[in-house]
Amino acid sequence: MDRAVTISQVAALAGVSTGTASKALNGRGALRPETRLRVQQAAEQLGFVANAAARSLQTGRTYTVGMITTDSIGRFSIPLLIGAEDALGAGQMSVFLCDARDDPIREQYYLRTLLSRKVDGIIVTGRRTQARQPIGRDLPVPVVYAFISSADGRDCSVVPDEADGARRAIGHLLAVGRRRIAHVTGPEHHHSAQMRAAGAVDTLAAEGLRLATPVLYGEWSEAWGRQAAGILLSTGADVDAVFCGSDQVARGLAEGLRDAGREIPRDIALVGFDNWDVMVDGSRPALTSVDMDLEGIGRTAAEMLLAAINGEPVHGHQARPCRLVPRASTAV
Amino acid sequence: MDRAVTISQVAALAGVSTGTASKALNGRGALRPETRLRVQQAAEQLGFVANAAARSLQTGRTYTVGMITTDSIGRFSIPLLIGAEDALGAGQMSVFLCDARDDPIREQYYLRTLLSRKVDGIIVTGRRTQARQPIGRDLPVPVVYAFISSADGRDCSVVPDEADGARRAIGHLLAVGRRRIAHVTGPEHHHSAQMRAAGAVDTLAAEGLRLATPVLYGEWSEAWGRQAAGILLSTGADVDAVFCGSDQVARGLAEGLRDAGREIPRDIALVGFDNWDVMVDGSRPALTSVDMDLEGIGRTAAEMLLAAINGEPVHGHQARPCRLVPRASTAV
DNA sequence: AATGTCAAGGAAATCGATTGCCTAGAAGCT
DNA sequence: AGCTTCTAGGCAATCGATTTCCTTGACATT
Repeated sequence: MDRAVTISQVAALAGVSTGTASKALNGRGALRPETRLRVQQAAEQLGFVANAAARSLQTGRTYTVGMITTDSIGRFSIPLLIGAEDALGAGQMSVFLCDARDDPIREQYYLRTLLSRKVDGIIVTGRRTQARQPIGRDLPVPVVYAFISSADGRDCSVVPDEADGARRAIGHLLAVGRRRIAHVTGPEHHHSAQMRAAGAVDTLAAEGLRLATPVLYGEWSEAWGRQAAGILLSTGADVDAVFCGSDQVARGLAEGLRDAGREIPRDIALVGFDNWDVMVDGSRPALTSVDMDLEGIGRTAAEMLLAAINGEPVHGHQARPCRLVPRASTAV
Repeated sequence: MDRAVTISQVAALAGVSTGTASKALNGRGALRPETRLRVQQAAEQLGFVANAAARSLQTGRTYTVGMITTDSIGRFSIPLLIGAEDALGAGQMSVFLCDARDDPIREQYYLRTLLSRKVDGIIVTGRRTQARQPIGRDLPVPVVYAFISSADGRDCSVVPDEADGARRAIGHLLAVGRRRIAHVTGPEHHHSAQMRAAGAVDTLAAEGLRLATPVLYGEWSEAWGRQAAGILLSTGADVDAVFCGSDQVARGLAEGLRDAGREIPRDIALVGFDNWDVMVDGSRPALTSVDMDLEGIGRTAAEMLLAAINGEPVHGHQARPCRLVPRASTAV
């Protein structure tokens, strides 16, 4: 463990004052090029890295943003985080990840921690897209909600347009010639299930069509998908495609249909939602799915946060389009 | 956006000097109880939160550790992170998560960032258990490797004992009466595949047994599992159980065997590895699997890091036992 | 030669909290 | 009364980098 190198050591080696060294390294002030170079070489030679605490104490900026995931870190938070890191990394900013585990106490605790660390901004995210109570009032730093949205319309939220995703799914099924479409999804009270179902119904209505059966609500699991296959077939409804509310449901449904002797996509075409790699690739056949572009949402949220940090006011709800990824389960 | 409250405002409100206020809030120095209380109430009233930068500049401690995942954040890093957060959160420390995405440049960049932020310590982790080159030499802060290990034996590493996991898997299969056991796993050059295969072979040898077929190496995918089912059956080998190197392989294998008319576990019992919820629950029947206790590894790594931060020397390779989680795929 | 201009770099204040040292006053002792 | 001892709390240095003035000297201008 060496002692950390400070700027005064660099300055001493270069034969200048600390102030001059600081200017040389930060490209400020009026210095002769050779002086600047001498300082830079000295810094290089000593392996100097500026003490972030000292810098932020002086400048008031920490080049750090906090990310609070209200639900446990997982499948949704990770792409959001990666997207945010992409956007922030370009600006040399780092991300503090805090997992509140769905516990309001932990959430407030982390909020205090982030404020004490004087982060430049905060991104709030979670597992559900449903609107949530704002994390705090009159915070001293800008806040952006990603994936979830804030119930306060003045807050800035970036969310996926789930109805748009449903529209693309149905549009795709119509485009490959299916007309008798069913919809199997998660719990009826779940915001995402509602949005996706509504999007599907509306899209069909615009074509003068309707779902082949009432929406089948259940849970977000493969087991429910398998069970739904049985229900669907037992109704005797003449279905030639199913739009599923999640990839897990779709995968379960695919297995259920196979077990019952139906062939996908010949007899029934299938579209999932989430474009979750292990599900879409593991399914047989590979699953067409709707991608919410979580990385893009994370990136956009981070960009808006950066704008807010730089004083450009941002607010309002922004819904981003989805993308359909066609695979074998809807091949013509 | 309020202006941040400083300790001098608290001191002024309480009618004491800043030094006294600091002592009051940190429980140091000799103060009258009523003075202490007066300061605490003033801090409370103003919503004072100490500026972490100023504090760490003075004390040299940041109460922050960095976590560098060499591979992309994912299924393995998350439980490790959660475990580490558990252990560190108790000490009021936060975690900086850095995703180096398997890129040495990014890794060194993040290392510099963490050092500039004067983190108290660093946890290095990744997707593979194989030993890796140390992340740096003579770093000014302690480093602990979690899940992966450092090639330098003097470094501190906490890893799963994968051979132990294999031993438990085979032991379990033997306990439920299976004797003709095959092993299907990932790429032969993959460290985990080697450790697990060796563990399986050794455990059988200790009982005077051997694998029913040579180890089937492939890749870590469901597709390979399905393919392996065909290979296994076509050899005509009389197999009554398969230990798989991962849950994905096991799930694929289960499907392949089902398709070929074999019943699990009656005809062939199945054990996976990783205990990955979506795989073990999605399989039919639910999959018995080996759990590496990643959270425990993260927690242990964090505890060792804390010890190192507090000056207690820690080093050496620590292998932690696995746990077998029995499910329907090996039910008697 | 006297004055003005400008480039280059130094000196010192500053950010906010901590902490070692010091002092004023109270209490105890002879 | 005079001395010591202790307690409570203030003062000021400190951490490391940034930044705002200043100063110095070189050069140009008249």
